[in-house]
Amino acid sequence: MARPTLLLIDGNSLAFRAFYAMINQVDRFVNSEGLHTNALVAFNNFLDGIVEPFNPDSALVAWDAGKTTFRTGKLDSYKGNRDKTPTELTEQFPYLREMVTLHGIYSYELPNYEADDIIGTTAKEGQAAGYDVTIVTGDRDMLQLVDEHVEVWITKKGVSEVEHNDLAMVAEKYDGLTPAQIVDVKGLQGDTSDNYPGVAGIGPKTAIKLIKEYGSIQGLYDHIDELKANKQKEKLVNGKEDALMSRDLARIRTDAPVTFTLEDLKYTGPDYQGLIKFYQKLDFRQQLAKLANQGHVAGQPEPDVDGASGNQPQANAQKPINLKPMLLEDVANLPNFEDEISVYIELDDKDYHLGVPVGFVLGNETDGYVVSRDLDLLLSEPVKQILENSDIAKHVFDAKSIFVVLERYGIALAGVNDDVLLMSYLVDTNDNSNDLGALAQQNDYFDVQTDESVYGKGAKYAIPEDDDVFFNHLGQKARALNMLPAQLLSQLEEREQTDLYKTMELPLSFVLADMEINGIKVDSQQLLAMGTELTNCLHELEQSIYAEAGHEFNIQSPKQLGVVLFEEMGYKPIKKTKTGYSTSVDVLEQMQDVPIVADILEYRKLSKIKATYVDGLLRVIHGTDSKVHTHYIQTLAQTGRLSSTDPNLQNIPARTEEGRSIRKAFVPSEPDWYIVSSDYSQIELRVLAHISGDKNMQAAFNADEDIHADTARRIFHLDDDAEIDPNMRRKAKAVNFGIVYGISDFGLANNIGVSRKEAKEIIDTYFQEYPGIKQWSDNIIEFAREHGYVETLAHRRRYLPDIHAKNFNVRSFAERTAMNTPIQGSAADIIKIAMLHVQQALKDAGMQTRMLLQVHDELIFEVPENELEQVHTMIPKIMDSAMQLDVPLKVSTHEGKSWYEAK
DNA sequence: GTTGCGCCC
DNA sequence: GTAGTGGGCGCAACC
Repeated sequence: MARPTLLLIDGNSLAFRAFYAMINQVDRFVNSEGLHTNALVAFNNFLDGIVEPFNPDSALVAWDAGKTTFRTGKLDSYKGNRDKTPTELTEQFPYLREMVTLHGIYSYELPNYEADDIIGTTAKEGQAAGYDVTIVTGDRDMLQLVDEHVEVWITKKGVSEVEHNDLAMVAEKYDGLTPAQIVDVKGLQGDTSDNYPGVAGIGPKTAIKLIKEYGSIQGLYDHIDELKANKQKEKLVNGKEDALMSRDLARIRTDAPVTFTLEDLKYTGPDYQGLIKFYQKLDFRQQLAKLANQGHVAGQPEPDVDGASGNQPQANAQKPINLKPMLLEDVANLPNFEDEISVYIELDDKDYHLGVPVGFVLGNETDGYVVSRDLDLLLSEPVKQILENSDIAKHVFDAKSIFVVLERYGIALAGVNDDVLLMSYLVDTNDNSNDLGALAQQNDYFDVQTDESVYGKGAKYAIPEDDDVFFNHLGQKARALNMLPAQLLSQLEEREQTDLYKTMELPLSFVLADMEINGIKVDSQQLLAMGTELTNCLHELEQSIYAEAGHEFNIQSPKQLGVVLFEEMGYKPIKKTKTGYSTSVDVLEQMQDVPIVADILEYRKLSKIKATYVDGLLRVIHGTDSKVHTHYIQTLAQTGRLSSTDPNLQNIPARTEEGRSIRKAFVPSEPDWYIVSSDYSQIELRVLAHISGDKNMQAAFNADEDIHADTARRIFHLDDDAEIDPNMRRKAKAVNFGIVYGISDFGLANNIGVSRKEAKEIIDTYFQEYPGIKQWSDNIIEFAREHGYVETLAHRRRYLPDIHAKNFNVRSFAERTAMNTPIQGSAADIIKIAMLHVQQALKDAGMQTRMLLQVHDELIFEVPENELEQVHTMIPKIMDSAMQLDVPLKVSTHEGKSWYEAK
């Protein structure tokens, strides 16, 4: 019969390992009350990843009881050279003990003894009682306890892996010695970390050799006279007392007066309810999510005794969901929803412009939740009336996607009160998961699982055939949509973001929906013609590159190109990446005199245009209307900007003529209409002039001066009316951009090709000339340090935990972000407000003009000829008055028969 | 899935 | 002294 198992864990050793394994992260793991949790996280991973799978019959975690033990009584300096344990770790010890107990493991400490001795004693006792004993520690000295039924596991890589040591392993490591002889080796060798001396001048090699020869320290000194008279003998004779004392200190006790019995150590496994509360206290969201996905759910929460509000876990009453599976024929039995409902629609494609509903849920706690796979039910007149009834408040996740889907079926979603995705993003821009389950978990609601855990991912992704599984998941989503808004709304209120949400972001989502639905027409014939031309050019370039290289290779492979240039052709590598030679533009541009390089640069440029813009765009043109329908992501960019995907219409080439030609393919969708673009001039610098309050920069904008020329005059000390040569203006422009991004002398030097010293002087002069900007940038960084976040003009908030990072780079990055985010984010606020006003004005004026695209500081429209004049006056007026700043906003418009011409 | 590169504002 | 301007998306190659 198999022997029962006993697991003995060295708590202190593992806690130290856990702490130092994640020392870089120490400031990233702090709970809402300021408690550091890095060691707790790593220790918990150890308990989950190693202890739980091991599933011992009995288990114990032993702790050191305090600083003084019987060993310090024998040697004052024992462990005396250790640095004081950081407070970031000591504060975690009480929680470590609690965590161990919650995992169902006996936790024990004994005054005057170290954890080692508790373990040594228990190991001996357990072995005698017939257990297979396993000891886990980071301390190699414990190897002395290895025996026939005792293994010692030493932690590796922090505490995430262990190395198993049995008798054979010890024999291998100690050249055939037994575990019991390790203390004799340590006695001779000493230990610097525990600070006991051993014999001066004897290291591990000699120690092992001597013990192997004489069996023990005692044996060695019994035969000391037989040793050759030399330095070594002298050392040994002089060090005898130290050797015996050190041996005594190294010896782990097996007779500590422990007060438990083996019976007490029965391993009971985790107390999940207790752990949930514990994890909530520690803000262990991942652990909570994991428990939720394993089916462990939170019980009733404790009364809110400390009065803290806002971020408390939800009361996830686990009463069963009142699910009402329905088909079209049951439509007469629809509940009579009166005030508010959750709506969620599952699609068969992540592209909501094409996806078809494969399931949906609507309902509330009172009337129950209607769930169905029946598209005809979703489109039926009674359901349509509910969805279009603006008096029935809807709670949704990603209003824009639902609006777009329903619009395709002729249903105009109305009454959307709350979009949980938007709310969560505004509260914390990091909580922007495009999965409701994940997002709910980020907001401390754990009853709804992620789509990935229910549907699978990649090739295995599938909507469950089992109605119970699928409908229950939908029901949980709908319930989460009912539960989450109250909490999120109060958090928005706390952050003064209610306006931002209700009057900007939520209405904007429907404007964006209109823009996406409209789409923009792309002339595929034009693209195909360009494609053919590009293919020919690329083929020619290819041939000449092969000729110069002497053979064919993949020019698009940075790896192969690196070999050709820097090995075969023998040019000097200028820069390296972590995987090899860098072949980026700035490297190649420094090699202009090499004939092959010009061709390679040209090849790169053209193949980028062909692959990304010609072929890429052709792939996403809808066959039904010859248009592309982008997806604006409203909840991704950390600054509040939009992003655009499938296709990305915010990075269509503009800089080079060849690239810009792509814009010729973007045309109006109606005959005789025009494309009009309308863009803000210097919006970010104007925002900077406003929020910094710098009088000089404000004066330049108020006088409608060329800001880069003004800056050039200032930083190069020129007269007010001096001619500005283009090179000076270029440098000044680079400085202005650099300031917006939080530049350094190094970065600027690189950018404008001056020495670092000159760059530093330029920056110093800049700050002297625009003192308000210097003042503001210092202030905003200070604000971020004090509050942990920065804000835009519209109270959009970005948290910057890294502002306190110990690592210089990480912290510097956060400081630049602290400067850039209010600037970039406020510019985003402004154009969003403008878009709302524009859409409203077009509607109020009964115009046909349609807003199609937003590219951060510009809006693109398609306009019938008879509205052109009106558009050119109306749009700039709306845009430049979107927000009242201390400097004017400037907007210019352009028209043409394509996006290319509208410049 | 990650890396290198390159496109946009 | 550190590294060395912010925010995005997508392609091809490579692992």
